[in-house]
Amino acid sequence: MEQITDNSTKSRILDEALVMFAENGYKGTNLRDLAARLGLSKSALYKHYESKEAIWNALLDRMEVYYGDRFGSAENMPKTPKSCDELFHLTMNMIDFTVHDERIILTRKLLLTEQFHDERVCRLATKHFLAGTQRMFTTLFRAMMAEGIMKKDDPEMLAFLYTSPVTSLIQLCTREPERQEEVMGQIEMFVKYFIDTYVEV
Amino acid sequence: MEQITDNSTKSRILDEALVMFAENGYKGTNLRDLAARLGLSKSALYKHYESKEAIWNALLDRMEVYYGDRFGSAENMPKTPKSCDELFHLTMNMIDFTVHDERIILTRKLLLTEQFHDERVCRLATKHFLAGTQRMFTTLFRAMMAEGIMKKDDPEMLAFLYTSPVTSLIQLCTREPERQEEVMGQIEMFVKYFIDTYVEV
DNA sequence: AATAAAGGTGACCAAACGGTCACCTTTTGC
DNA sequence: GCAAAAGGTGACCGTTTGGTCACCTTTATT
Repeated sequence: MEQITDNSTKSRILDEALVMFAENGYKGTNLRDLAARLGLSKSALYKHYESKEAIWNALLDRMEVYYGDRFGSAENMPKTPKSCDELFHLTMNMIDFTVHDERIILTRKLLLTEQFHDERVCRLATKHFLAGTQRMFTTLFRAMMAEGIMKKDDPEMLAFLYTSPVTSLIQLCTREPERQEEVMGQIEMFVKYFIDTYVEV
Repeated sequence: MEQITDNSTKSRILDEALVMFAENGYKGTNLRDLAARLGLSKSALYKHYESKEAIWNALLDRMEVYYGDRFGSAENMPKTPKSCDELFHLTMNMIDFTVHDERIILTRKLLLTEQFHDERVCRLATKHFLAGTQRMFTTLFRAMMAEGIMKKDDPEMLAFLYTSPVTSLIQLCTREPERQEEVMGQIEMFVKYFIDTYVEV
């Protein structure tokens, strides 16, 4: 109940904080600009959070919840693809989303720029860039191998071989958005090559 | 001639600037601490560089020269490996160096944390994390294929498939140095897997 | 020996920063 | 209808920041 107006401003602050922290880093972000962008005075921020660090921590809390939902639990697993084509489309859809969704782009930037300055960011970065997707595709590949849709091999190794090059290219996309089209082409080529080599029975 | 003392202090400033910029970012670095670490007063810095930004730019200049030497030119290519074993050792030596050399670790941190805030860093990051090593191994693989040491395939694709997972794991090593041993094991496993699959004739 | 250039110092400055405070206005619960 | 809580404001504070300046000391040059 009490949350309605409170929550709206409180979460608007976090929304804008994500933008600014991602774009300018923690140190590079100042509360005056943050408040101005929200049409607030700086002191108003302190009605919702007790310090700059508190805003930062609340933002990380929210990110952790989000990533817990997306990668942590077994419930959010996509359906096991029934063919190479389905795997291809599943993969490309996930990549498309990850490359274009504004919030995820900002999150990725924040993780990259602050990974050495904050322990939680460090953990989240590993989850985001490596462990999370690898784990998911390990499960997927294992299921596909069991169903005979995919050649039998080490599912963990293949998941790593599949996800980490894509992650590299997505980072490139984030760094040089003007090359997005070109890089998306490379991603597609790689995904096709991988499926041809390792999945096609 | 005039360079001797000048150059020494001037380059000591850059050495320490690399450490601080890498550890705390551009914004997070202040000239008082930088001077103090060198046993100088802050105003002494201004006898060598006209501003903080000038130090930053001089550091990037030096990095660009270094990377030009290492990856840019054809002269610095390692000898083409004559066997799987040689490729394995060449690769592992390069990775070992990259993971343990303090200067390269700091450079990697700097590239990651500042890639979105500076155009030159952005370009260098792509060179370091992607294009540089990929290009090198493309040449290597092409030569090995021509000599019949390696199965014929798309050398560019294979170089990408080889280098980008390693880059991901090296970044993990940089982010979580306490897991270095474990991650080095993973790297070795991956490299062996790759060579078994794609090189072994 | 005299001079000037290079290297170094500490005091100082204006601007920007995170944070606080007294005060005002709107919502809300009873 | 009214008190209190929640939301919002502008002036202010101490600290830190990049940068300057007048002055000193060492090193080269002639």
